[in-house]
Amino acid sequence: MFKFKIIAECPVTGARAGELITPHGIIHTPVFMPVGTLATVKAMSPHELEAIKSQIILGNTYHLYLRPGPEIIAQAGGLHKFMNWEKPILTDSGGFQVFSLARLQKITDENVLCRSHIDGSQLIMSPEWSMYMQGVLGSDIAMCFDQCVEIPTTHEKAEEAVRRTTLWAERSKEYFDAHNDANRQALFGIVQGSVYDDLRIRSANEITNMNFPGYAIGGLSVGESHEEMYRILDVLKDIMPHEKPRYLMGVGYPSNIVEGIARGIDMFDCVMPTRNGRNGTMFTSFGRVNIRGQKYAHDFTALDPECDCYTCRNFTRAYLRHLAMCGEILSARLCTWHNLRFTIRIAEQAREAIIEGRFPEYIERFKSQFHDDNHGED
RNA sequence: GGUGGAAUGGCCGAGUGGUCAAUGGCAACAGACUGUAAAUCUGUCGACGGGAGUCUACCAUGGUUCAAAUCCAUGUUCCACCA
Repeated sequence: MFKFKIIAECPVTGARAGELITPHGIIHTPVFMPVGTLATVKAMSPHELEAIKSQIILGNTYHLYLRPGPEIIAQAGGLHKFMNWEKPILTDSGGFQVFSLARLQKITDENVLCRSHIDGSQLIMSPEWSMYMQGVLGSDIAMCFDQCVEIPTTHEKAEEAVRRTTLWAERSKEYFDAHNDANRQALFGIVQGSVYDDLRIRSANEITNMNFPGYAIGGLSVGESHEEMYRILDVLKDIMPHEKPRYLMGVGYPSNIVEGIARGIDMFDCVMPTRNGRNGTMFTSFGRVNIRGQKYAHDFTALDPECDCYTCRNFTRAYLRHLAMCGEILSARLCTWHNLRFTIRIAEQAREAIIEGRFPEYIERFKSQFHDDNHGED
């Protein structure tokens, strides 16, 4: 029920186009996966997610464990039914919350003692806990419970996280194999190692030896420079199994996605399109646009003339600015709509270019057009 | 007509003799955001100057005082109540 097939590859860069077969449908890669932490991609209905061609979305184990909790999800018949999303879902293990909620917890090899960020009550996170909850959620792809560390960090701390991540991957797999339904769900391993080449290599070897159906690169996009991120991806490119899907967790930024694809990454997820959309920072073919800027008050052009989304085809920058300035709900909706469609389209266009054998040209065009610093001024 | 109260920076609103260019909030302007504790957060916000600082400011005018947004007088406007 789970299979990955590479259908085209860029001979210059190694970028791949593939098909990931899951119980809820085929995913065409490279793919960008919108984040829907709490059983909703913020501001978007499932119907709208389909309209922007989302192939798969994320859910979060930790957040859904706290609210609404496993009983209600189970009673609903799983996460797909609960939120009425019939396409594939990937669930994060709660590993990232070990990182982002670090202040609220104590980490040992055994487990993570944590306080709920909602009411302060105690809970214990562990590989077994995560596999149980992801089983309840019934996601198509579950993730191993891992430990992500901040950057900068020491080699020593990064090494400890690598060791623990391997230990937890073994326990995740053991529990998963014994209790989860392999016909409905696949479990991916996660490589850690921060910005240290030796640790990345070690982690990749340890994790890939466990023979997961797919592998993720975690612990990036947490403070390192883009150059460091790309260097790590270059290091991992030749170590990670060629025939398995590769997922770069938490990325993200448009140019990071393109560069990631060029380094053999097949899957991405990130809150950036949704969160930045709600906060008024828009991505366009020419770079970033802070739609709240005064300079857009009288700008009656489309946000991104090259974009095919509902927002760009129907509304002006002046109107989007107005909605954003007023804090209107529609602002969050239209801005999220565009940012997600824009990001999804990057992966679509890259895929098309790979299949048609013109990926190097695609990436050159993207880089010459998308400028990080010009804020959308051409 | 009478009695009482109020007037503060774009707006609301603290501040009742020096430490006040004046707390807060809002608006505005700019920035941040990468496996979501985020429809959030940060900075700026009288003028000039790089800065030290200088100037103009708390309805108006006059006064008291070494010193006034703060006290007094008069005026103006607004509010409440009574006729």
